[in-house]
Amino acid sequence: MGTILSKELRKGQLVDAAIKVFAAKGYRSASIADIIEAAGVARGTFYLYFGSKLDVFHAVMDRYVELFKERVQSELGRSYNNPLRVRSTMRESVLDWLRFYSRNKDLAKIVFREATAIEPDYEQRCYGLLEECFQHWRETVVKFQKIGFVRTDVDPGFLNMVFSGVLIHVVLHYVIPNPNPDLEMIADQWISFVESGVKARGWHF
Amino acid sequence: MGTILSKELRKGQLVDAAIKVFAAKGYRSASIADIIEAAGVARGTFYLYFGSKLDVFHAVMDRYVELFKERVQSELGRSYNNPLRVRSTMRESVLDWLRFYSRNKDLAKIVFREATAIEPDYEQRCYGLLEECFQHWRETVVKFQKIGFVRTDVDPGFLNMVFSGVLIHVVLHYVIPNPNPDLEMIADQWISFVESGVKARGWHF
Amino acid sequence: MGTILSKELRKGQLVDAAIKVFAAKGYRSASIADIIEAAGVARGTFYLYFGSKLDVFHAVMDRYVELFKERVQSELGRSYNNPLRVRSTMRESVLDWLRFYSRNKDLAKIVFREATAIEPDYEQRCYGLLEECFQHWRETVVKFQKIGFVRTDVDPGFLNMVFSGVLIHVVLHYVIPNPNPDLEMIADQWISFVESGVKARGWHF
Amino acid sequence: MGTILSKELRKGQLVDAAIKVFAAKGYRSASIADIIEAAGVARGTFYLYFGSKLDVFHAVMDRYVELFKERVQSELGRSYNNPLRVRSTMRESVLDWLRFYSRNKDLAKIVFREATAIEPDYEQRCYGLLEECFQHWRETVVKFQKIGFVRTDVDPGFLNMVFSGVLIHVVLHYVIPNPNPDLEMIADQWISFVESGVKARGWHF
DNA sequence: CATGAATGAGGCTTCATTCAT
DNA sequence: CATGAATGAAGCCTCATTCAT
Repeated sequence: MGTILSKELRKGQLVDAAIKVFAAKGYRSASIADIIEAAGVARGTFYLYFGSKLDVFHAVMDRYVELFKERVQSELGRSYNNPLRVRSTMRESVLDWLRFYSRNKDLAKIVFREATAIEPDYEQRCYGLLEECFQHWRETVVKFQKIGFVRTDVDPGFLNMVFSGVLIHVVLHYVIPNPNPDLEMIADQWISFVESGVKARGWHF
Repeated sequence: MGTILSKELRKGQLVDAAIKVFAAKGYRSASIADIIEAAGVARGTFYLYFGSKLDVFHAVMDRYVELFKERVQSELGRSYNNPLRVRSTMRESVLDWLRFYSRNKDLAKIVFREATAIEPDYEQRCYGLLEECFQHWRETVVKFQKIGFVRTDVDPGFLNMVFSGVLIHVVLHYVIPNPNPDLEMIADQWISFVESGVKARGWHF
Repeated sequence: MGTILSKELRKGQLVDAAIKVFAAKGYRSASIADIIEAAGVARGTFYLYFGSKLDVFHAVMDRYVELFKERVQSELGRSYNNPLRVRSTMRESVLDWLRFYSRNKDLAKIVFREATAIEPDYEQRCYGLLEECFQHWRETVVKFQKIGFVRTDVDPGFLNMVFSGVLIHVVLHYVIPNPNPDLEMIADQWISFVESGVKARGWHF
Repeated sequence: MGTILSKELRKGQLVDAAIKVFAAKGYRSASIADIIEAAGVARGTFYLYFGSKLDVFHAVMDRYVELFKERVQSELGRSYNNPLRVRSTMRESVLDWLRFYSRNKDLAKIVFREATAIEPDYEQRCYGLLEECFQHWRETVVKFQKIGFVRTDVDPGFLNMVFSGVLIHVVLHYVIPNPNPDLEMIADQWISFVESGVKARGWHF
């Protein structure tokens, strides 16, 4: 379109286009042609801002990592100190994660599907950030185990894996495909499941 | 090289090679050259058995679907009628799924990573099969809810999503990367988590 | 950057930059980006002074041709009339040519390496100028042949070719690469070689 | 076109085409499209035999180096032991060099114009070979200086430079452009020039 | 005058597919 | 049946040139 934009705006516009395209076709199948078409710029313009296809993927990941970092920071601000509010705090936490990926569906698709395969460093970067979260939760779990709130045979590492697995699956197979996913319902189900499992009170299998 | 094999054997040999290659490099990055090299076959030979690259991917998925069907069948044979054995039955079930993917790591990688992106129909096919399983479990859950074993506010659909999510995540991030994964430990953690959640007895959040 | 200069000065600055860049990388490998970077000028500014990349090359050649013309003029001023001074006159001539290219190494590199390939007219232009020189020398040679100074079987055309070939080769492979080439030594060797060849006095092969 | 050739034949055909194209347009200006058009093969075929444009240039240089090696070997076989035949031996030597480049005009063009700029190793390789020749000549010169055939103030290094310079210039500006160059004339002029310079007998400048 | 963002033709390279042997 | 040389569409990237500010 020939319009001249500020460097940052144009770059942002290209990253936006790349996110849409990568989410829709996957990194490998997406072509530079797709991205520039989505952005409405010429072929050469793309290379003013990114050195290569991989480079724009890095920029997409950077965008995600930035958002993710904020998400993690706000998560770390959550305190589980008041025993009376543990349930509602956890519920809010789950909801915030669901909302986060619901707001960024395309990024979620990219990240959960193929990010690790394309940018080897990415997982390290994310786990570096997530690890703070996991640590936060582990400490909470251990504290609760000491107080006697949480069973002592629960492995915090496994718990983290369960949390990640469910979050990713729910996002990929429920949140993303649905135009209006019922995140509160998911959060409620999830919290009561984590709290008590499925067994009815007074029984054991 | 140049050996003459029965049509089925040669085709199987090529599918084997394709599975290894797709798992290692991903569908798009894998080339026909990689596959024929892995199979020790000439370029033209490949096209005697498959019409295209996509065609061999279909064959790979067919291979998976076949194994998966067996797996589902054997799962359907499981009965949860005896209340005293519910726990151990569930444990066996979890273990069998873990063992299944542990035996077929390469297929698991392909299926969990990119199958849906490449073969849109595939998820339908798998869910078609899985749906029988899910139905089986849903019915069991409902039955248990009636008897009073299982909480009545548990949504069976969500439960299935949790089960799939955890299974996939554990397979991708623990079973596949580990040469000797401790499947029993996973099963134990998982069952007691499903049974009771994390809350210690006598408390509620 | 951004400085406003008189048209001629700015153009000269760009030609200077182009000479450096063409000498260092060759015409095809040199990019406009290289030239404007070397000149410290913006992209668009380049096209205020030159219509194209080829255009700036023409300007470079013009610069050379101008210097070359001066060189030829000063050469034509040389007189070989005094038989006693023929040797020293020739030595001065050789030295002046060597000094000329030693002062303009970058231009020499460009001209001797690829000028003819890029600007087909250039050789004509140069030979037009050089021809005057050659003519000058030829006449001198013929005169000397008549007087009996120079062998009558020497072909003046071949002589000119020898002179050019040695000059170019010496410039490219000795003068240009050396920071402090010993031009006098070259001139001495060259003159005594031209005078007497290699044969020792009193012998013939 | 579509014909299947033995690997060596096809490669040779492509090198032939590349030589023509590089000689006509220069390495930088030549495109793969030019080469495959000249060879009459498809784009992909080129990459069956060469990994890149540079790669085919290496192959061209290899072709030259091989021929050059033969040329040098046969030159080394020449003996200057018989003083009565020095002149005719030298004449044969010059003629053989001229014939060599006359037979391989395109290669000569490539080699003398841009080989060193493109393949940095190439000059080393050639000088490695040529050095044997130079050594051979130097020794001959020194021997002749001892016997008193050759002036003792002649610098053998300079002599080699003169020889190369004249050879290259004559090849580029006389042999290559002429359909029927008179090599014998060149050789005669050259030998008598080397022998005695231009000065008539009995005089000195 | 000067700037530098935008352009797109053109070059290099890959690889799924065909087909003569 | 098996082979592997040949094909060419399609992708990535560069860079000379234009033009709105």
